[in-house]
Amino acid sequence: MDKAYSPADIEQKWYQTWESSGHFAPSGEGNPYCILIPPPNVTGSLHMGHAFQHTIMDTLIRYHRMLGDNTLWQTGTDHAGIATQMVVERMLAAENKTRQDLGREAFVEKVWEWKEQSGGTITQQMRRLGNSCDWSREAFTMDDTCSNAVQEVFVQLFDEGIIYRGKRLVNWDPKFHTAISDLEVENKEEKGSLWHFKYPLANGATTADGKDYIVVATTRPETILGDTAVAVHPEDERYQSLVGKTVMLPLTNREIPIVADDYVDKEFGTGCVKITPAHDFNDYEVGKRHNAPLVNILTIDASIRDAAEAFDYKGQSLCDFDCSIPAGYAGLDRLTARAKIIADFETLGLLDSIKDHTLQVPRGDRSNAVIEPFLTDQWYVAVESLAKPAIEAVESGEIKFVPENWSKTYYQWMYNIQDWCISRQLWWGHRIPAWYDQHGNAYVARSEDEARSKYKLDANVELRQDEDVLDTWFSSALWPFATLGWPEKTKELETFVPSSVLVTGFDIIFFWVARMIMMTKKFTGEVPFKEIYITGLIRDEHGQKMSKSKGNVLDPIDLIDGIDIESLVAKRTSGMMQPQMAEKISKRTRKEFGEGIESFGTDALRFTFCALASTSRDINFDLGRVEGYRNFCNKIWNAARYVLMNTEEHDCGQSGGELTFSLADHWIQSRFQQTLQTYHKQIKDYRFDLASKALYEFIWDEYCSWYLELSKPVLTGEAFSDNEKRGTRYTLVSLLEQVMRLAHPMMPFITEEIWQRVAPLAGINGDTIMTQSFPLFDTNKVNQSAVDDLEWIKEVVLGVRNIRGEMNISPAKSVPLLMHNGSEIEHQRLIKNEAFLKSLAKLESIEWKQQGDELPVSATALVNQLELLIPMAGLIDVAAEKARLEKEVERLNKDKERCNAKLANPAFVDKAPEAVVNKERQNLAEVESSLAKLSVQIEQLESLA
RNA sequence: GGGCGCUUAGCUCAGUUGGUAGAGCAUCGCCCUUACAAGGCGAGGGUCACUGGUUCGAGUCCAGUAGCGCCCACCA
Repeated sequence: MDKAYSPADIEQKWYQTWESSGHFAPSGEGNPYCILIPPPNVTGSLHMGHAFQHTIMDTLIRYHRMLGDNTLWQTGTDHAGIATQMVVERMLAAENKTRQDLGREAFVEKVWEWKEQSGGTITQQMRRLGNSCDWSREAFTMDDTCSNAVQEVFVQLFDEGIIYRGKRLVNWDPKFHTAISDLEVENKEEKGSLWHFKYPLANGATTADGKDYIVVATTRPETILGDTAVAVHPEDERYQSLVGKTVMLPLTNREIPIVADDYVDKEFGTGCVKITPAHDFNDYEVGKRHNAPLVNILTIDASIRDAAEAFDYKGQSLCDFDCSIPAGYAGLDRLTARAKIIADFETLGLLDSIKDHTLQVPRGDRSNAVIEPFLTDQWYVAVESLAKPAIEAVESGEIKFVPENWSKTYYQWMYNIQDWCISRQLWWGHRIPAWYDQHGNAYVARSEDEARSKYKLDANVELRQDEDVLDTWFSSALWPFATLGWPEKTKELETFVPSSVLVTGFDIIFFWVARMIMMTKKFTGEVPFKEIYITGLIRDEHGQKMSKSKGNVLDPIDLIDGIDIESLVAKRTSGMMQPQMAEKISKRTRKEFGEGIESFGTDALRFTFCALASTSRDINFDLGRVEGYRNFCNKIWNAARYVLMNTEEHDCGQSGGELTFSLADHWIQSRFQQTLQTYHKQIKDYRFDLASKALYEFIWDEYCSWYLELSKPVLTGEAFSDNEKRGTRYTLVSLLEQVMRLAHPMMPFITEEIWQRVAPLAGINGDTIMTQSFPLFDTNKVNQSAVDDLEWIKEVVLGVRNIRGEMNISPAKSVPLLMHNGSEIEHQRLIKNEAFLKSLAKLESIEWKQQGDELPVSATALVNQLELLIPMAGLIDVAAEKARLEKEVERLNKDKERCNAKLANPAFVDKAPEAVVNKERQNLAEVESSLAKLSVQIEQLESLA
């Protein structure tokens, strides 16, 4: 074995072996255990969030596979409607083409080509991470099985009246020319103005204070062209007399009513609100109550139409309603129109005032364009009947959120859930299975033929399929059962619904989690998963969101393979939306990374993710941690090297020789069991941070730092018998082999590599560690007296090391040790374990001194009542030793004060549990005794000086 | 406006029925001792954001304050 662990040498090799072995597929035996991957965008690439969540999922999957469960990690990718279409349109734009140039069919063909070409990127990257998902079942949300499920669900929901079509206001994205759902709108606070305009009262009416106009305030002056009412609060005394009267809407010369509606806030603005039902969600509701017509003034680009259209609230066109667009406005972009409106009002003397105002601006989450409420025909899911069972599933505990608190977020949304707009005016996605006749009547069926027979349509009725596609999340919502073959009654459906746990981020609880619960409940009667483990979101080390524009993105593959600084800078500064940031990002990147990023390997990265997976909602990714865990991998590697060097070509008892176990052997076995107990518990609680910590501490602090050192005197010492040597060799290989199995789910590669070499020495045969059984906790293997005895040895060794360290005694120099004032138990421990003490503390001799024996001047350490004495005989600096002891005295005095204060408090002695009080008394006694001993030592040193 | 979360060592974070504060990285000192310098040994470093309450005892429970952050929501 090489002296340093080199992950690049082994990772790819093992992954290929595993994948071709077929072990990623369910074994068909044992309890079902299933995780559904949140399908990443098929044309995307792996980011830190994926890598994190996939690590968690793979750890669970490997763990359960080794526990003997029938384990399925259902993998696949999402067609990601808007995102993917955007990418391909951008590529076309580079050739000065639009999708319209190609036409629908050719464009969709192009997207499929792009999918074929780039669709493998993320799945290849997942392989680099070691993900053991069942690739043979890899699904895609646009493949035949999924499409079939989508169609089936749509038709069934339509037939039940849960899916309906309606003309309503939707969130319209004027850049992509499509409707989007409420969830895809991000409200951002932006600075704007509140314009105050005068609306002249019609027919000679006047306000209470004699004015012939009222003032309305608006943040969107361009919508004035669509105003069909002005609203005031019914109890607003300023305007009460005007209710029922009219104003003459400037520019359009349309007479519109003043209505009373308690939606209006008297305190805000002027207390008069212009009502534009076709371009504002609130105004729609107000307008509906007062039957104010809907006047649509915008085109799909959010420019002013040539001619406005008026509708009533049933979607019927109001041909007679006069809503002509004033001259000079047609075709203007909404912002240009806004400026013109303001200018025209000013010219007319109707601009009252302009005030600064911050407002919530709705923007599309993909396009970042300002979203317009827009009157269109769309398909909706009436979610109420679906939401109820979905809420109950969580309330009853059938589905459990981890951490539990996220259920509150879930409820909050579910209790207020709105109908879901599912149609999108895109080309890439599931085409809506609806056909229209010439009159616009819609027929929903699985195919045109079925539509004809289902609705008894004559053969000569011309039918045209709906042009729209479904929201991507519609097909994602079916993921838990569509991927398993629904609506066919497959064995997989039977076995793996509900799945065991969903691992995902809180950012898609509404988009995805809630909708999966609704749809899966509806169509299978089961919940989609029993637990939902919500992970934190990965941020950079200062808590900033990783983003291209901030230039702080880390690519998980770069952490695995390493990257030089020039490539990293190039990656971070290429293709920027704001090229002027490149300089700054380059500078910061160079400062932060110097030469670049080292290669840490997959296992180190995976272990880091596990170690960072605490319950917090944001996870700051600290590169220092990866480095630390890379070192951990190296530690494991070298421990294995040591074990193999001392066991290969030796009898390790694997074929039956007699074994005698040392105290150290019993101890490490016991500590391993305790580690197992912790690990199992923490994994059950999804505390990967604590599980990984238990693993780390056992391997580094116990197995390496103590046990391997304790094995040295046994293996090399002449005083040890063959049986004892064999016992220790057996323990070395057996523990290492078990530890590799324990660590495998988190660190699959290094554990496989080492296991392959060590397993035969432990008498175990198998093709791969990934199908070996996972070690289970066995209380019978815990030997508490061995643990106690070894703790004593550790304390003695630490005491001597402290003296050595502080007194600057060379680690190469052997020293004699005297033990004084020890108990009989300690004497026995010494007799049995002298070799361990001598070896670990580098002692030339150990002498047991009785009470009253003469003692030389020494450096001293205390282990409870036992005094450890290293005779000073010319090798120790008296002043330094005195200073060291005084520091100790100071520390003990503080303890003593605290103990005294507590015990002097009668309330403490009376009310605290007896055990606590006794413990405090015992502490005090020990501290006092220690202090007494130290003061004797100090006096002795002073007498020398 | 409603809901949620965070504040512990220089940095990134643990702290599980309340019982004398922990890790990694960073810092300081000594060591290339044949598993490992990506290492070993030793050391230093914290009024647990603030205020009050409950309690014999609070990082931990309760109330409030400040700062930071997230989500939802129709104030023109």
